[in-house]
Amino acid sequence: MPELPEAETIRRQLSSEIMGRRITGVQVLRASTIRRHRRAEEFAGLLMGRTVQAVGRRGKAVVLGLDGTTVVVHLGMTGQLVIAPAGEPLDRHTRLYLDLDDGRRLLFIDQRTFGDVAAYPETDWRRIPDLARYGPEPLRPAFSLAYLRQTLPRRRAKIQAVLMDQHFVAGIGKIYADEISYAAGLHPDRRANTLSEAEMRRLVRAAKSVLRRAIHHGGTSAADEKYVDAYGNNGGFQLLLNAYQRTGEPCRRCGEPIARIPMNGRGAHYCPCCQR
DNA sequence: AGTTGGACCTGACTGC
DNA sequence: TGCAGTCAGGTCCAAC
Repeated sequence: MPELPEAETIRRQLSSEIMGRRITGVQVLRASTIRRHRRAEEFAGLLMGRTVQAVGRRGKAVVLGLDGTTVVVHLGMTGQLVIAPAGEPLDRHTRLYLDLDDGRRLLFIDQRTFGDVAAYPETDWRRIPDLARYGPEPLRPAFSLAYLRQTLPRRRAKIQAVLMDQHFVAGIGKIYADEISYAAGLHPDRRANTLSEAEMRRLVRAAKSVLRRAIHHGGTSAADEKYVDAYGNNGGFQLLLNAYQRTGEPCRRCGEPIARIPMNGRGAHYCPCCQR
């Protein structure tokens, strides 16, 4: 699943590859990919002829800053943003692509079609509802012990559910919720409002360090993951996972088998011995 | 306002 | 061999 580290890896690569490029063509191959727009022509009109001035990220979303337009790419579960030469045959799950003025294409490929691409005639992110509703970036100072102290007492939900709530903090999904809970030594079932001061501090530190390490390793391409970076390559963090998809394998800290429990319609992986 | 569960979607896998 | 059923999870929506 593309989460913050995967989106950030793609952002960095795209930033060095397509900055300054002009969009010379817009092809929408599946209408539901631009579901926030009424018509494909409206979407294309906002991109056509414009130049990429910045490549950003907010939570799990990759954001293209054009002159006068902001393009928000939600990768969903299986979304990929890949650079390829214009002549290359298309993957059958290609949903949309942009032709660039250097003869290359930016392809949006998405097997399960949960992803979407939206364009807004606005360059100020704070005025794009899509982005404004997100909680703080976990790697920014705003995501702090003080923030948890202020918000968690009101949250009765399980800490894993709160970590994945994009309004609480942006960019964390299943993989990193499992990894962060593990690193913080917190049982995924713990109610958010029962965390002690020390546990909140551990949670903030764990979130930042897990996400930084995952970015450093180019994100996670786990067993049945479709994640690839902008060059079509796998990430490397799957080799360093401690909990996610390690059911039955020994905990790297204590040797106890990693367990998996139902969690709000999903599964949570954790070490019954190290996480309390 | 916060919380929960269902729906969406497709390919891989399981079991009969 | 074939086919129905299950699972995976990001996000939205309805209901409490």
